[in-house]
Amino acid sequence: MSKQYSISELASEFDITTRTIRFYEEKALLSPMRKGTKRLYNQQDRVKLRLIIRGKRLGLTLEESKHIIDMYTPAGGNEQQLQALISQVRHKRSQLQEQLIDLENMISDLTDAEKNCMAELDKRATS
Amino acid sequence: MSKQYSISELASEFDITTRTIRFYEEKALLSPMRKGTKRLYNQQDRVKLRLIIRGKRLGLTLEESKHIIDMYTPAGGNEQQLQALISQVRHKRSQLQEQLIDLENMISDLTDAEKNCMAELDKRATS
DNA sequence: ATATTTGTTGACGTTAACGTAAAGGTTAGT
DNA sequence: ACTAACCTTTACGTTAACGTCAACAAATAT
Repeated sequence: MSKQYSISELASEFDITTRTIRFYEEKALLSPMRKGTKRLYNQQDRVKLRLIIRGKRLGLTLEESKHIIDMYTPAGGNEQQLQALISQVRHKRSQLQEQLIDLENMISDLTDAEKNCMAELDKRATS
Repeated sequence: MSKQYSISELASEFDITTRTIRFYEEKALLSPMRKGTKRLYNQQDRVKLRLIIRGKRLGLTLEESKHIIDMYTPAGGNEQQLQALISQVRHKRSQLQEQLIDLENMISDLTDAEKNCMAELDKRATS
């Protein structure tokens, strides 16, 4: 029996508000069970939340994260749909690989900037 | 003599609107010269714009991009300030390196998702 | 039994990053 | 001189992603 979570448990674990979690449900990124009137989250939901938050750190919109989440649930339909899903996955991955290049460039630019600063410091020390 | 650009030249080069460029100026990320009433941009400004747009692709806010731009202009002040600048650069770089890890993980997750899809397709082909 | 904690559903407010439109200035071509 | 293309400032509108507050239900502690 896999563990269940209340909304506030997940909120404090991921350091977000319950409002945020409900908002994600409103946007159809989550759909937890109910125990009476209250929401009950399982491991699946927890994984999805983790994906959403990682997506946010990378600058994805909730809509984009939603699509990515859908890509993880393969058991959808017929072969046409599976083929379409695969091409979506590949497209998204190539986007992310471009983003990876951007990131690497920005990191190396910052490394250059740091060297410049160090050089400036050196100049003043030897003056 | 390095080349100069009008606002619409830059706008079409970077595929953004003139409104966007003026907005960046309003937020103090750019400060072009004036020729009469009109704005004139130089290579420096062009580089900054490129940084801003790359930053946006990576999910940075304009405020964050502004700080990064400031990190590229080292000739600021005294040693204290230079030291502070260096530590800011290092901090930002370490943030970006965490983001790099996030990105790599997301890419490899998508690769897994693709394999799952392919496996599903295989199952239906051999049925 | 009562107080506290935790939950619920609206509904309105807020910020970043622009879009859009109004009303007009200035320069080049004809 | 006149039109067209480009530029200006000012101001209000828009969307995503929540924050905040009200008013109430349910469960738990004392």
